[in-house]
Amino acid sequence: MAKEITPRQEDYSQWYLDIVKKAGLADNSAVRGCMVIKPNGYAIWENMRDILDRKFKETGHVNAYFPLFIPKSFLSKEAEHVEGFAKECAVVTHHRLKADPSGNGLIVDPDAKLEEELIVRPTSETIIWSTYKDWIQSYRDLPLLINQWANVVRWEMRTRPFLRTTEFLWQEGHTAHATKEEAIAEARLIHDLYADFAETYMAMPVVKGVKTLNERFAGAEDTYTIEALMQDGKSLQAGTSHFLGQNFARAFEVNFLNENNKQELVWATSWGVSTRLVGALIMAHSDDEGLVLPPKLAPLQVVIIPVPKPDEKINEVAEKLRRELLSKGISVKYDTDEKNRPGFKYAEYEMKGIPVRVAIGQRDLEKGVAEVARRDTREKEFIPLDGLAGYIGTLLDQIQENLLLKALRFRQENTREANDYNTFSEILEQKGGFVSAHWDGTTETELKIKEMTKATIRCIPLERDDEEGKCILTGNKSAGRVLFAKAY
RNA sequence: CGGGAUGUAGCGCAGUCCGGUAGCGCACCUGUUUUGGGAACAGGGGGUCCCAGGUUCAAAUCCUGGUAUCCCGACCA
Repeated sequence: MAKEITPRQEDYSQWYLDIVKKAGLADNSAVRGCMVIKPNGYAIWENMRDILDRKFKETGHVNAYFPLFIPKSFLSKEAEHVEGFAKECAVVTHHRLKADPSGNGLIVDPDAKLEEELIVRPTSETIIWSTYKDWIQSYRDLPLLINQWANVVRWEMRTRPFLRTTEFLWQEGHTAHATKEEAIAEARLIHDLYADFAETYMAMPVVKGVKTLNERFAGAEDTYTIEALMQDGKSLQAGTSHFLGQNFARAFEVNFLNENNKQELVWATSWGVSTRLVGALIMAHSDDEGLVLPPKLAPLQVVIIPVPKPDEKINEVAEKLRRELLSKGISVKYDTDEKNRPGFKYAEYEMKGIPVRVAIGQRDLEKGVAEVARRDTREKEFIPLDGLAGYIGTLLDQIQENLLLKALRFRQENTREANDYNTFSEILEQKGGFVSAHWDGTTETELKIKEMTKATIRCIPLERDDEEGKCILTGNKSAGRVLFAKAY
């Protein structure tokens, strides 16, 4: 039973927080806006990370690591960039504490003030490009294709677990190229890679597109985005890939000698996805019973439960099944804990989103069957023990496919066209979702629409029909539809 | 940074208006009976009532100041 979608944000917000909590994904921490990612939640991120890391390496990228702290002067070199991040930075001003003379705990030692303040990285462009300056001399040093797995800190006004936390984990790729074409191709390669990851592994369909000038990354010339529609009708930016032009090369004086012995500025990209993807995964598939995980990312794919409790005969069958599943590369746990009864375990594993549950009971064994329950539809079936492992393997694939289809259907049902402002605002107010509409291409109009409806242009879809039209607000000429939505 | 709320056991809360023994549910520990969709009973352990000051014979409760968190906006991956 799917969560009934309500346009009332408070309900959905509470539903989301409940799942994060009940599925044991994360807790609030003692630090403002930061969360503790618990083992269940971290395991999902690890799976995402492993798959993405493999894909990056397959496309020629390598990993490296740069400092957590960025000297303040570095950050100010690229004007747009600094303006984009200045308001949300944590700053280190001192390097020592001492005992409070009044005897109560510790104080910051005023004598330990830093000459130059250090910024806890909100993103690493600046420190990486100041390093690249030394690494790049010749066209032979290019392209430089580096990725970093790291944590970053952005002091946002308002936070929510996974979707927006003060500190978050991510990967950030930073590449340098000899030509503009090559840099654009790189940004698009990663854009495609992200979209493929979202659909194939997260079972979450995304719209690929380009950000408008207003929504673009600070310092970028083009921002490619993947936008996913959540079950409450709001859009989530799930990943971005930026073509940075020569802005950072210019700011950090990264030149190279080309084949004709001439100095040129390098062309750059940067791209990243974060633990926000875990939030996206929760919001894309979960229902009122809790988390629903796509099998390809589920830390645990199958759980076997002895009914009512383990005994010799059940253990034997369960162990055999467990070994067979493991040999197929399927992760599985045989839950022999006798503290809890089966009903308790069913509810528990459903809350945690385990895709397939197998219940093996004495009565079933006499008939040579086991009860197999799938999390996505909550259907149960009795399946012969003979060939059970193979059946489960197929079932996991079916669940993966079904989740994607369901999400696709949802997106289809919640993507609407609007040809005049009244229809446009009515859809946004009453139904939410994506609204495809004409726009005159100006930031002014975009901001006005945002002010009036709270909706922003999520992207200019890469795949769109050439269709002349009139802007829904100003009536001015438009070359094609763009995608509006309220966003996270 | 604006609006609203909250801080009491690991978690969720009552008690605060009207000052007088620190409570309830879940979880935890022990035992018994149970066991096919979140078991029942009995017993037990666990507290800086956010912090500081004030009023009072007496403060979780009243007063003053601080602080933290959450929700709704604006800002953002």
